[in-house]
Amino acid sequence: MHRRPTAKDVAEIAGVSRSAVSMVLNGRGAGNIAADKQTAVRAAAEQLGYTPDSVARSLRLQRTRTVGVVTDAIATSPFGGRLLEGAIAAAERHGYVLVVMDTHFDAAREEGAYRTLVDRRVDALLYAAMSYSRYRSPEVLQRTPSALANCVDSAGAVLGFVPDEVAGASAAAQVLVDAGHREVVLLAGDRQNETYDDLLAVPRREAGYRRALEAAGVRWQEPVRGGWEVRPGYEAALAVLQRDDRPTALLCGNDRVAAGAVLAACHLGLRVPQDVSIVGYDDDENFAAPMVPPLTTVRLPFREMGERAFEHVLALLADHDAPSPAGVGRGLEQSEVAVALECPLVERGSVAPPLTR
Amino acid sequence: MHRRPTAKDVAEIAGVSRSAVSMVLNGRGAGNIAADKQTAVRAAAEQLGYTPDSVARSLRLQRTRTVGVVTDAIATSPFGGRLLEGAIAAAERHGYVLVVMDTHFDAAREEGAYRTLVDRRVDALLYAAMSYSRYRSPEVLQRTPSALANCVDSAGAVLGFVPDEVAGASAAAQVLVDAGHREVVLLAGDRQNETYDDLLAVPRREAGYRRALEAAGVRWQEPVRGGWEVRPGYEAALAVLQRDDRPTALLCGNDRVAAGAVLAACHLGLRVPQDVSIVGYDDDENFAAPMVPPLTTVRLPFREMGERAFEHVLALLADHDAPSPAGVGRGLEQSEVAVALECPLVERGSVAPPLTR
DNA sequence: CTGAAAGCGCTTACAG
DNA sequence: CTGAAAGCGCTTACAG
Repeated sequence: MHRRPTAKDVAEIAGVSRSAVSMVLNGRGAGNIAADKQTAVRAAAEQLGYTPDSVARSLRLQRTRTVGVVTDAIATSPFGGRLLEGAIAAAERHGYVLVVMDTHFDAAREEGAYRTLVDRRVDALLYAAMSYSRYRSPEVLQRTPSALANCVDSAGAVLGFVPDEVAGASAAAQVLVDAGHREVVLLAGDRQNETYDDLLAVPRREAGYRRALEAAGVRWQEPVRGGWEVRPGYEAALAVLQRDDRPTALLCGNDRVAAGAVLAACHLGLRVPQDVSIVGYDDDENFAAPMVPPLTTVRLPFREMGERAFEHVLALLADHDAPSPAGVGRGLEQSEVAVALECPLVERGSVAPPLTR
Repeated sequence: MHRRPTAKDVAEIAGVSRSAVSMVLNGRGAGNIAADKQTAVRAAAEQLGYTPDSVARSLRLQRTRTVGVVTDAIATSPFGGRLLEGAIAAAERHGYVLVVMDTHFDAAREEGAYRTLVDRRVDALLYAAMSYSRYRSPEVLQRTPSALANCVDSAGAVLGFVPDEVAGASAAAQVLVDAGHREVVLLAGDRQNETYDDLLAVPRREAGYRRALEAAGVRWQEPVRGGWEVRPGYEAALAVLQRDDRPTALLCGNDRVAAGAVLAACHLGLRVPQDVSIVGYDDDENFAAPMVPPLTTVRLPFREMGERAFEHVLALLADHDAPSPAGVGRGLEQSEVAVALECPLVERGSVAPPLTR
C-alpha cells in the first residue's frame, strides 16, 4: 500500500505548479491556465488516479461537506432506515456525506454526539426522531445550520419536517365514509409510551379522523384505547367486535393495531373486509402490504422527511455563504417552525362497503 | 457566531507556546511541562471551551478516526438499524465516528461510495448486507483495514461476521423435539429472492433443522416452499394444515412466515399452540414478541455483527500501527474467513406438546 | 498566463 | 523543561 498521489506528484508529471493543478481540477482553469497545460494536468491526474485529499481541503476551505445526524434510536422502528436513506441519497446528490450517531434517548450521549460532531467541523446538523414528537432544540442546533426530521422544535428555533397527520387521517376516514360506513370506531393507544411523553401523531390523527367523519355526518364515537402494538390492537378489537352495536369498520391508530384487529376478527369468525372493514396507518412495510388481506392505510413520508431536512440545511448553508442582498432570503418566518409533508393514502384490500343488515 | 478558539488562543492565555498546549492536552505533559504550566493550560482551555480541531488533527496525524460503512439497503429490513446501532455504539466507545452510505444494490453507487470514502480518508471500511449472503469484496476492501457484516467474502480476503445459522436452526428444531413432536414440517422460501441470488441462511437453517430432527429420530419431511413473507407463509400453512397427515408442528423459515402460519391456523379454527406448535426465526421485533401468541423463535445477532465487525477493523488498525514482532499477529488464517455468532433461542408461547390423538 | 508564498490548525521532532 | 520550525495536503490571493 504505497503513498497516495498528491497534487505535487501531478504537478511534476504535468510540468506545472501545484497551484495550476488545483485550478484546473477545480474548474477554474479556463482563462487562467493555457489549454495545453490543462490537458497535461488532467492526463497526469488520470494516470496517477489522483483525487484531492478531502481532509486537507476541509482544513483549507473551512468546510467539510459533512453533515452530522443525530437520532434518538435508529432501530426502534422499521422507519428509521427510510429516513436515513432519504437523507443519505440527498447528501450523495450534493457531494455531502453523513456521519450518523444514535443516542438511545440518553441525554449524556446526545450531548456527547453534538460535541464530537462540532469538533469534527460538520457543516450542518440534523436531528431525527423515530416518533413524531416535540424536541427541545439544544443551543448548538440554533447556532449551526440545522433542521429536524419527524419532530417540531418546542423552542421554535429550528425548522422541522413532519408528516401532515391530520390530512392523512382525514383521508383514511374518508375512505370508510365513501364506502358507506356509518358505524366506525377508532382503536388507538395513548399519547405517551415508554420513550415519548408527547406523541404528536395521536391528537392530530384523531382530529383528522374526526373531521372527516363529522363532515360526513357520521357519529363520532369515543376511541377505544389499548396501545400501539399488535396485541393491544387484538384485545381492543376483540372487545369492540363483540359489542351489540358492533361497528362496521375499524379505524386503527397504526398498522400494528390493525394487524391485531385482523387477527381478532379472524378469531371471531368475521371476514375482513366483508364483515368488518379495517384501515391502518403508517404503511408499515411489515404489516400493511403483507397482511392478509393487505391493509388500506396511509403512508408516512419518512424518506421525504430525511430528504427535505437535508435539503433545508443545504439551503441554509448556501445563504450562509452568499447572504442575499437585503439580508433577507430563505430565512425562517417566525411562524414557520415546521413543514407538514403529505401522507398519501394507499388503498389495498381491507375496506369494503358494509353489509346491509 | 464568533471564531472557534484555537490552540494559539489557549497558549496566549496560559502564557505558553502552542506546542505546550498540545502536549498537555494530549496527556504528554508529565515530565515535559512544568506542573504549574500544565494547570494554566488546562484552565485556559476550560475557560475558552477549547477542543482541538479534528480535521486539522486528521491532516497532521494522517488518520481520521472515521470508518466508512457501506450497506446494500439500510431500510429493507427492520434489522439494518440494529446492525448500525451496534457499530455506532462500538465506534463511540473508541472515539470513532461512522459515515454511512447506502447503495441500494446499485453497483455504480457502491463504487462511488467507496471512492468518496477513500477520498475522505476513512481509516477503515465496513460492508454490511441486509440478508446473509455472499459478497465479492472489491479490491479497495482488500487493501484497507475492513470487515464484512452479515455476509461472507467470496474472494476469501475479508473477514465476515455472520450468524451461526445451523446452530440456531438446530436449537429451534430441538425445542419441538423436546416438546414431543414427531410430525414436523418446514415452511420456507427459496434460496433466491428479488435482491439476493444466494441467500446463505436457507441451506444452513435447513441443515440445522434436519440435523436436530434426525438426531432425535424424527422423520425429515420435504420442506414446503412458498416465500419469505406473511402471505406465502399463510398459504403454505393453509395447505399443510389441511393434509390428512397434518403435522403437529411447523418450523417456519422466518417470523413473517410464522405470522402467516398463525393466521392460517386461525382461519382453520386451529389453536396455537394447543393444536399446532409454531416456531419462527429471526426474532423480528415486528412479528415475534408482538404476535398472538408470542412466537418462540431464534434471535439473529445483528447488533453483535455490527459491533464485532467494528471491533475487528479496530484490531486491524492497531496491528497496522504497531505490527507484532514476527510479522504475525491477529492476521487472518487462510481458513478463517468468517466468524459465526450465536443465534440464541428465545422461547415464548407458540410451542406446546402435541395433542395425543 | 504562471509560480512562490501564505495559511487552514494541529503535532512532533529538534534545538536550545 | 520549553519554544521555534517544519510539515500534513490543499487553495487562494498576490507578484511577476
